[in-house]
Amino acid sequence: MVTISDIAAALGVTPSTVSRALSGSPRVKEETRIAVERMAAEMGYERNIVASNLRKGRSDIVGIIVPRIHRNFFSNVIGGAESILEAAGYCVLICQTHERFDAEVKALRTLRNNQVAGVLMSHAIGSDNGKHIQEVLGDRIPLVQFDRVFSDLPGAKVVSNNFEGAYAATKHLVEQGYRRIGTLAGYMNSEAYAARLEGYRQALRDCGLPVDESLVHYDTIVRETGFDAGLKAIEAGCDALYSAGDFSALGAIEAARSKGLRIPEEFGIVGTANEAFTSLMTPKMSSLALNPFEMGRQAAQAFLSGEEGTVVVPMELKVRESSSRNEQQNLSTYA
Amino acid sequence: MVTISDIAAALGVTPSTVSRALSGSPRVKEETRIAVERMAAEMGYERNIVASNLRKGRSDIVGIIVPRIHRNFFSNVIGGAESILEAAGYCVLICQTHERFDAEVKALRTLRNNQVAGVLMSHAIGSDNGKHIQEVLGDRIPLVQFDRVFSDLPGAKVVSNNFEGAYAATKHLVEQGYRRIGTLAGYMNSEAYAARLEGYRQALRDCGLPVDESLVHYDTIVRETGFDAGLKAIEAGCDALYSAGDFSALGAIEAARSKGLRIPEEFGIVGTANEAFTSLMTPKMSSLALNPFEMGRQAAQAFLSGEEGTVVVPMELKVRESSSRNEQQNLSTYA
DNA sequence: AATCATTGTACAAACGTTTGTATTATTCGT
DNA sequence: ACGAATAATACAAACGTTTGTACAATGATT
Repeated sequence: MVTISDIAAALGVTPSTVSRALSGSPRVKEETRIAVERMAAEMGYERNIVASNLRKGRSDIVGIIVPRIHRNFFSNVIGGAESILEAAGYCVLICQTHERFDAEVKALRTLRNNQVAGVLMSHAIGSDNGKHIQEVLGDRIPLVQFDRVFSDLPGAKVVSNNFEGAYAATKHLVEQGYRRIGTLAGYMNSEAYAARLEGYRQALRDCGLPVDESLVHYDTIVRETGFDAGLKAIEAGCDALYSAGDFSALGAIEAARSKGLRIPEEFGIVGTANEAFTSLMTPKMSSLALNPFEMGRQAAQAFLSGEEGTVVVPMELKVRESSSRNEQQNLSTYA
Repeated sequence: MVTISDIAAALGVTPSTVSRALSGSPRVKEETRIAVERMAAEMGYERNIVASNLRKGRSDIVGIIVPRIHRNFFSNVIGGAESILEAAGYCVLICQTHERFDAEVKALRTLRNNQVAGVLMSHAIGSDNGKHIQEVLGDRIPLVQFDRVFSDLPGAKVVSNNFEGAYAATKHLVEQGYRRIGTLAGYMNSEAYAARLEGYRQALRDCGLPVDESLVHYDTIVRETGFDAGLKAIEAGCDALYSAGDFSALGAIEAARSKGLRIPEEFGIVGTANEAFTSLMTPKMSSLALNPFEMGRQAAQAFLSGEEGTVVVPMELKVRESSSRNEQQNLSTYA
């Protein structure tokens, strides 16, 4: 491997000059800079990033920690963040926590020990608060939280307007004539889910419907728990559900189907996240779409700018068959 | 940040002893090792990985390069590889190429410059051969290819039995009574797709059916191209398709539907990859399942062991509604 | 008691960069 | 043409670890 010393020797200058030339310092003459660049290209030089990082005390790696990369939402956030960070000369180190607290701590340690320039993360369901995050990261490594955030941690945050989104989804169900609407609320240690639950409650109140706490099903985030909660909801006389997740909504649909209920005529449902399968299944599932690519972009921007505020990315309700009782709209092939 | 020198100073020994103690060298006395370990824990020491990497000339990072992380197949490969690598003390750096050649080269450079311990990769469709891979990686960085491999590159390879799988899928269609079976073959610069195409051809031959090359649709890998090729296939009188991808199969289904054909009665289809949506849509799509998690595990194992052979991971045909014309099996809710 | 293994530690040189300070070359005003 | 100011480069020390070699201490062997 060719080093800056090799280039320096070849040109009869010192390594420091080469280093400055290559990093575009104004302290080297235009002429030498060009000579250095040409020689570097000729000799096939490439900067040893590890050495550079050691000296500088930080790297050009930005760590992204997500519960699971295969979730549509998270892989799109990553894609959005990547698009910004790559252009800015960073590369991206992705870690999965599989929703486990210990894996999250380990990921944080790994990133810190690799001296990442910053961390973008959405915490695991297994994390109750952000103490461990602050502990591992300290105040040297900038943190940007997205989607699932601990609002008492410092640093920028990018969130969806969960309250308004869930409000709209619930109101939509009411407008479709459903009257006993339950919810699959998710985990309350996530502020995102808590906000959705509040939006659901407020919508019911504003529509003059009672808020029946027995229709709120907590800890429902995957297909299986959605199925179980769906059965209970039907048992309790629900005619519709707003689910804070798509997979649990899918479970609930399966529950309704297993009870012989027709969707959307006898049972309506709106999920959240707009996973790919929602528009491929039959009936097509209505879903409250997040805007993950944009969230990723915003998170990356926040990291780059260093600003600490909270960015809100709006959600969009995708009305499809599973909640369209009034006018059965005929959706196009690609909807 | 506390360094080994701090620990050394605190104990009255030298940094080298501390380093050896912490890495478990037999050259330090049990007693001192324990003292060092205690002091390290007490002072909250954590090894500076960047410095360590610089000195050792390599890192504990294994790079994984995939076309797109959100594909079910790839995210599962990553999951499988992670499960092995993490246990072995490595961490994983994930790069996406978005099927673009230039992005692939850039990812390779990034990984090499970060002195990764090894690279696991599945090349982009945009790559015609592996010259750039060998060029960037040299012979210092071990390479393991999976799924899409260039067989003339050195290093271990993990592949599916694409020939046998496609053979089985095609034969299944014949057994279901389809007689004019086309294929959405994918890109021929990928050996995986080429092998599937051969399996398809051989199955037709073995079943005594003619191989009509006009029914082979190349470059069909996404929904849109699948739709277009599906229309052409129907035009040409096909009554079934074996698709080397699920998304293109989905497009073909939509094409058949747009022509008013009933599935599977009038048109049968089998996809490949067993994407999540295949079992959620209506009709449920038959698919030739890869075993991505296992492939990831095998790739990681191959990296760890340093063995150079080719590992074959078997595929499994998931027969569902889209190709079940004979006996309409009633599949369970969770199938 | 002197010699020789053996064991444990210390010393010091790397790894390739970056960067503060010192030094030399150049330019400019007078 | 000389000194001052400025520009360009050289020098050298870091960043924190690892590791080959040298050294000292211990114990065994004759």
